[in-house]
Amino acid sequence: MIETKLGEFEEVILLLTGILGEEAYAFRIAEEFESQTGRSVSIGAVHSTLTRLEEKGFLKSEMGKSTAERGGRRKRIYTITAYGKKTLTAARDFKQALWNQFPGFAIRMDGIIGFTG
Amino acid sequence: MIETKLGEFEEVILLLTGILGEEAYAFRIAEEFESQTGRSVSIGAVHSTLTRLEEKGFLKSEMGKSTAERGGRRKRIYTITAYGKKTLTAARDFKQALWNQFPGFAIRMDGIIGFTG
DNA sequence: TTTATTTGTTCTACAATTTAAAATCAAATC
DNA sequence: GATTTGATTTTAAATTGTAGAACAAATAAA
Repeated sequence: MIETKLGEFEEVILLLTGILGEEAYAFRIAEEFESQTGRSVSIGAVHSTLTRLEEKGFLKSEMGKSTAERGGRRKRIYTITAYGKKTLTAARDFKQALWNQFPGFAIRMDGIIGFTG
Repeated sequence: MIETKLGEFEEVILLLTGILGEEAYAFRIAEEFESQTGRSVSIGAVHSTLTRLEEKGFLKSEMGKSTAERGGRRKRIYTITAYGKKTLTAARDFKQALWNQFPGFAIRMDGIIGFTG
């Protein structure tokens, strides 16, 4: 948190955008969301979230060139901004700090975290 | 995510409840939220979130005994359920898995995570 | 050259979560 | 009894999250 204002779904979409790199356009992100979470998501949900994330300055976007592939419309490619990365990192670190205070839970040095209660 | 349905604020409140143990009642949670995040929060926000979290089965609550201290009303003490812990852990692990796929970010073995890009 | 199909984005509307603020409550002390 | 302190509850509003339909453009097929 701290200066962060990032919802749960927003955080995941932002992360997915970073992961997908050049491939980060709404349709692809929605697919990736479904494959990673096993949950279905509507394309509209992803689009409106991307738009909000861009308005907040966490992402920027530009239209890609039309490819020679079957389907036609040009893709809007999203890129995570430095501010977006910073926000994402802050959110993660804040939660990690909380976990470290949770009795019965602890970070193990091999990077695997588990419940020990 | 996976089977999780936990908002950003909800997740933090749940974590704080686990951290506070016997001291986990709305007023105290709100104080802790402010001291840990540096952000102010309204007590109503915390209350409605706790109620929702209880409805979802992540928390349970009971009224504590009135203490001999100055201020009067009895506290409602919240306790995290096994299901709540499981959900919290799943949310954390899911995000960790995403971070591990984010090029330029990596978990370091000393438990400190940082941007390496 | 139409028409269908595929791959996408945009727009519109609604539901759920998050947030603030005010009202109420109860016990202890003055 | 009135006031102070520590707390919960209630009410309303803004922000996020979600679904679905409409629209767009390019290629394939008729």
